[in-house]
Amino acid sequence: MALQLERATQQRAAILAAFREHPHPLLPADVHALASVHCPGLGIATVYRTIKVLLAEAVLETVNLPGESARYELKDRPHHHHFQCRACGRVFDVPGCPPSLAAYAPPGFAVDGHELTLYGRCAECLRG
Amino acid sequence: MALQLERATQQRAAILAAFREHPHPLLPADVHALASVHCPGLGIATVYRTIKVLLAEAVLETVNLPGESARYELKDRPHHHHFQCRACGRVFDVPGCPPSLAAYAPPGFAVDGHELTLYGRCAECLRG
DNA sequence: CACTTATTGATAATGCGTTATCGTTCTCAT
DNA sequence: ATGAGAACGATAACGCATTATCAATAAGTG
Repeated sequence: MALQLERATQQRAAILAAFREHPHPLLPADVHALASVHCPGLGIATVYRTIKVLLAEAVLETVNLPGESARYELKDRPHHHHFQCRACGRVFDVPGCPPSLAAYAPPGFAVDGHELTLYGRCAECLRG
Repeated sequence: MALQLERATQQRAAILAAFREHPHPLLPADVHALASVHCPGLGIATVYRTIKVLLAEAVLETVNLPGESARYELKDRPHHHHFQCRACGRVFDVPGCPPSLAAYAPPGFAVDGHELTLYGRCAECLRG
């Protein structure tokens, strides 16, 4: 037998810790930087490999924002949307969801999902 | 003197005609295919070059959808959002905009813009 | 019409995110 | 403790969208 990631490695633990400690959508490069603190020498290839497996296991989900490469976050939170700071580029989760979004589609179209991204300045960048 | 695109070429006319005849966000490859009908032999490099100039002239605007490369459309329509068909991949404009979107941001955050994308099946794909 | 040069088309080159390769290391069952 | 092979790190390779290069073409002027 032996599928993938059966073994509990330090790398996998560090990558999962990064997602748990930072409940924001993370770029693979973010994950690499954050997990490297717990696991020095971590390779970027391992980050990509592990993300792929965690997606297959439905532990992570992909967050695609307009004009950005894919981010990932833990798939343990209810439906929500995202806010991207124009200053620091970081992405934050925002709870809730506007009602009746499907009503905006043209007649005869079937809506089965949506993505909403808010833009502006995060509290930290407004202060600084 | 002589800036750029001072000359009225057939290529530029065909590219603008493609946008006027297809009021949807178009990929550079879409523009190339559509404009080639009016202008056989049109090169993809010319499409990219012309799009860049039309963006600088504020004739076109960029439409970034999650997980997709940039599309472009004429900058002559009021604020609106987009619908992408999961079957054919085409993108349609949808008029209107949900109210009070900024209220969803975390306290202390300043919202100055947003992007909304609806997903589903377009009328044509539902029929076929 | 002739000339100047902006513009073009073909294609090589680039940038960047992601994946494949491969020899080495580490996990875990025995 | 030992052996099999899963997982790793470094890096080459890849895919794709976009841009640069350059000789040839064509728009606009005199």
